[in-house]
Amino acid sequence: MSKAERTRQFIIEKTAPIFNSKGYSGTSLTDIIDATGLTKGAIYGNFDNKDEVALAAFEYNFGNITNYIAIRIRERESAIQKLLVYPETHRQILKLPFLKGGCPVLNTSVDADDTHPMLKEKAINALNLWRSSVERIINKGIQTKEIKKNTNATEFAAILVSLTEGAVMQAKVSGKPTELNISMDFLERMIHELKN
Amino acid sequence: MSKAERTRQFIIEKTAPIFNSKGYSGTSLTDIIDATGLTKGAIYGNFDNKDEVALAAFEYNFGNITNYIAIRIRERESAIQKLLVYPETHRQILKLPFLKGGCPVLNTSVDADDTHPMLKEKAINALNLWRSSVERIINKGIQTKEIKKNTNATEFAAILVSLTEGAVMQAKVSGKPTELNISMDFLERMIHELKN
DNA sequence: CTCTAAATATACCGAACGGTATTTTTTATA
DNA sequence: TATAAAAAATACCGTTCGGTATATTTAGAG
Repeated sequence: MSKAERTRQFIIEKTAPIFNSKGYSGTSLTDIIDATGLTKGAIYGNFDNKDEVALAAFEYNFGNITNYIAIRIRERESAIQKLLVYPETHRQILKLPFLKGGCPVLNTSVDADDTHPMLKEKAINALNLWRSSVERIINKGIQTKEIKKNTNATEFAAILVSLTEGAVMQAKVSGKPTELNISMDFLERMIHELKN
Repeated sequence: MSKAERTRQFIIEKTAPIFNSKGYSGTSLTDIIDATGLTKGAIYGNFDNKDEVALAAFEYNFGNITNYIAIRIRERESAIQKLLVYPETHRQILKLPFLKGGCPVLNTSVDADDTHPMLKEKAINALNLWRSSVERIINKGIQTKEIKKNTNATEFAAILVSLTEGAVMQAKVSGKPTELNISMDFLERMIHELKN
């Protein structure tokens, strides 16, 4: 790993929580400089522009939560238990140390949908990935007869994501876990009801 | 209505969709000037600063959707039919001409939660109002025996909001109604199941 | 250890930022 | 319709914005 690669990574790690908290236009180059302790020269020596930093920061944030979830899913054996990783994780999402600012998919979707086509595209891809992961688990569960065969995986994935993101939004803005916990309790009951 | 009151209202009406689309820090005074055709003097003659415009714009946007929903709820007689106004409205929220940029509660919550305490407070209040409206309808429905008496109104309200906002977020960023419709179909089924 | 290429720091750019003081225009009332 | 007050336009302020050209420092291969 060259020096440049290391500082590039360092910049991403230090700025990712800022972009996730303040959004694209709310994060200035001064913020990036302050967070890294580096100078403009170092930033622009490793990135073409602010956009590139923002895109890399989103990928870093999304990669973190994706890995976190993937590891826990791999540890579970049954489809139901795998699905339960989603509500269990999102109950804690505001406390995860590597995710200051809340869910990056939610934040970036709302932040970028009208203003930043490239970030928007990344958010769309992230949502597609999330839903298809859920669908895959459900369809495998149907194959192994663990899950009811009339389950609509596409529908369930869409509902899981809606419930989760809406709940995280409420928890984030209010600073209280009440609605998040209610919603995740409900989602967990829904997951259990998929059982054959 | 004095001239000042009229232009103040005019500024709010013209800038509300911009704040809703671009967010607080993404909306510049130049945006406000361009949208209104007025000059800085006119803006600052009617508002102390950008914050005041943003706060008024949020209230205008939230007031619009609140009125829209309240009118339709008043037209319905049964509690179930009143509750159905929420999913029916939010299916169309991206097409409502007075709400360019999507749901202002969602947008402002995510935009302001880490950056703008006053806007954040308004978003929190809006969510509280929304949930308590849902609760009130449910509790009245329980009183009139239209709705099952063991229904937890607080839980249902939290889930209704989570499902709705998460679904609107997905529809907004993707530009496609698929997940929104799936989620609102599901919510409508949930509402029908409240029936005694 | 040397030396060159890579990486970082410095100094600077024009433009846009939010905001203000002052002048001009418009409104509304006497 | 004259006039004072209210409202809007103009001109300007210092600061911060994202970005660049150049100088200095550092890294790492020979």
